[in-house]
Amino acid sequence: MPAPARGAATLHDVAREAGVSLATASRVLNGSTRKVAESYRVRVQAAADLLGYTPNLSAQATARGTTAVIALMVADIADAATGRLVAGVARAADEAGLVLTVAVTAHDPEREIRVVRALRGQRPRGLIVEAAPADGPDASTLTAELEALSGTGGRVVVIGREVADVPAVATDDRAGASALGEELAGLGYREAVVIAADRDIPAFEARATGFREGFERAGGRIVEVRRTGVSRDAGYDAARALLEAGLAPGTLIFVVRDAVAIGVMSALRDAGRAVGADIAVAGFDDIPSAADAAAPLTTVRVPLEELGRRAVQAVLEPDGPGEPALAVEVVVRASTPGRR
Amino acid sequence: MPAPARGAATLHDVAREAGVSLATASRVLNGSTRKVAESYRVRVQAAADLLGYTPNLSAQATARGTTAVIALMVADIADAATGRLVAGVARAADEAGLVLTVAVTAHDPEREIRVVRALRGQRPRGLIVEAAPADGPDASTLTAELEALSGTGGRVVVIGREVADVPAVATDDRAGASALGEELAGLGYREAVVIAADRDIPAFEARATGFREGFERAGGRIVEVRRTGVSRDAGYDAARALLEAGLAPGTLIFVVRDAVAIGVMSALRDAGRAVGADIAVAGFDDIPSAADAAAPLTTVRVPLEELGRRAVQAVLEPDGPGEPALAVEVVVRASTPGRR
DNA sequence: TTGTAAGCGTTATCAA
DNA sequence: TTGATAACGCTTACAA
Repeated sequence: MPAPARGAATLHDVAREAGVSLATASRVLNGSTRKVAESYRVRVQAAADLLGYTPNLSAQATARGTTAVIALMVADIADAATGRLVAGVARAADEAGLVLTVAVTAHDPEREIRVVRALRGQRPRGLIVEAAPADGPDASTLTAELEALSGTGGRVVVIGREVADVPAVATDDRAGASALGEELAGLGYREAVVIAADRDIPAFEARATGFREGFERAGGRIVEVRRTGVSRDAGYDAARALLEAGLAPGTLIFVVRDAVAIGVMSALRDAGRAVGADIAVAGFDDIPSAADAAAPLTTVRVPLEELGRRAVQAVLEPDGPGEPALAVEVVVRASTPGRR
Repeated sequence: MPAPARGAATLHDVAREAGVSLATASRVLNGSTRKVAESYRVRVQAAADLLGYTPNLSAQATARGTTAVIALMVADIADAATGRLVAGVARAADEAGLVLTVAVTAHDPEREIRVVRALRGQRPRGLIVEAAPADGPDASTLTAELEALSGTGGRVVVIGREVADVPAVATDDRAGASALGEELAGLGYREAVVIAADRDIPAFEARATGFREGFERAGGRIVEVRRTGVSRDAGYDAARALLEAGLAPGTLIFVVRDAVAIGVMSALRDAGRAVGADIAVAGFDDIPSAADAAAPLTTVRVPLEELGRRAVQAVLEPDGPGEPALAVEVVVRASTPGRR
């Protein structure tokens, strides 16, 4: 039956209740190096329990000059791939005893800037940025804003690419896409359409490039590259357009994101085309719904949770080993049956 | 080119730079009621811009005695339904100028308690709780912890049910499920299996109950109620078990969550059964992947973003209108074709 | 209208 | 080991 107190017990209250000084109370409840007599120790602890004391993090932060906050900025938190990433970040943050604050930008460059500025007010220990197009008119403003955050002592870590000399944590998308291309060519596919992103996002570019390399190396040919948005609906629309232009049976469609690939498959299904038997589709990410889609989707599994975990690690130990890009793994499913 | 400063410019720096007092600087940059001479105003603003000043939120919080933080506790942030909810909360929080902190509990009662306690340290303006089983040995401890948080001035809002006399914001799941049951009976289904949750989560219970009411009222019959976990895999396994026990063609399976329903459909597909034509499946939530699953899933659309938005509203204006439960909407798709 | 100064809840330095 | 007390960065009476 804790907290009979009104309006949050303060350290002062605890000290008075225990009959010790503020300093002593602080030492037993929060201070690191223990050097308080056992008798005092228990008295203070008892008082704290009785009053339901919880340190005021804001006050601790202003006094200590450092917070226990880690911030994360994402484009769309309802996105499945993002969800997996956030889960990894959240878990690692929790394990490190940090509070996680999340901000979403909705792919809006102006919001990105606004958000970083707002987050800066928190003086976070670090900021993990997921949504960062490589270029565009606002890119330099964003970079400046990120530097300002660094200036307050927060480590900025960008997922998937280097911003200026901001450290990055990444997956080996190019190698994974290449392996996928090779494997699918080995399965008998000869012609492929690539659906890439209409934004300059390095990870997506690496996937398109890697796929081309692997597929061509193994004897395949890219017949078209189409650029679309990164949503499920964008994929649906792109597939409709492809269908209208005529899509030969046996064609393979490689999509740089599962979310988009799933839209593609649904469009094919709605048009009466059999995904797999007729048109093959492959994606990238291995989001949870990939295996349950119109056809179980062949894709490349990205260890997003681990990526998130590494990002917080990079924030916490900036001079860490500087791990290499995380390996990804090709997962062949029914959406790309063998054609031999 | 902002922030030439080292280690974060402070209000003090700005005041000195502008040649005014701390108080004046505070007034123009943060204070509410404007009463600073225009000339000073511009000088201070200029100094702030020059130095790249951003108020230290922690310091503001300790001085003001109130924070600009809203906290959210969820069971699984990678879950699709949760993602939609979080998106709504995030947007509303942003609009209200609040920072959002997120904590995940992984359905672990002990973690729930730990998390609330940790969050309490932040003295958030409010806490939105998504993951709250109605009962269990730890329920009262959780309640006590939530009350402790209230004691520090934070408003606790629970999604989907009332905890003690904590206000709740909810959707009308029972009515929605009932409408779904009726509609499906109207489509010609006569026998249904219900896959419910193995936890005592009010929303899921309401869905099971509502469905039974509607389905039976319209002449249907529930032949079995099976309880499982709330994940996709739990659904997959449940369907396997159902198949082993024998599943008559024409049977309808109602699942209280889309995520689980999608697992069910995949299990049916993997077993060579045609979802829709052979076995019908219906879910609840309308998560993004529902329309793209093994068969487009009939479900009940829950306005989760709006729910999240309302939750922050409830935090901000505790004596608000006390809105009624949000309406939900039946969405019939191919997984439950008419059987006339 | 502006500035001085007393807090806000903690931490940390420095005597005792 | 313990306890005053000066910070921490900011807000806000209260004076000037």
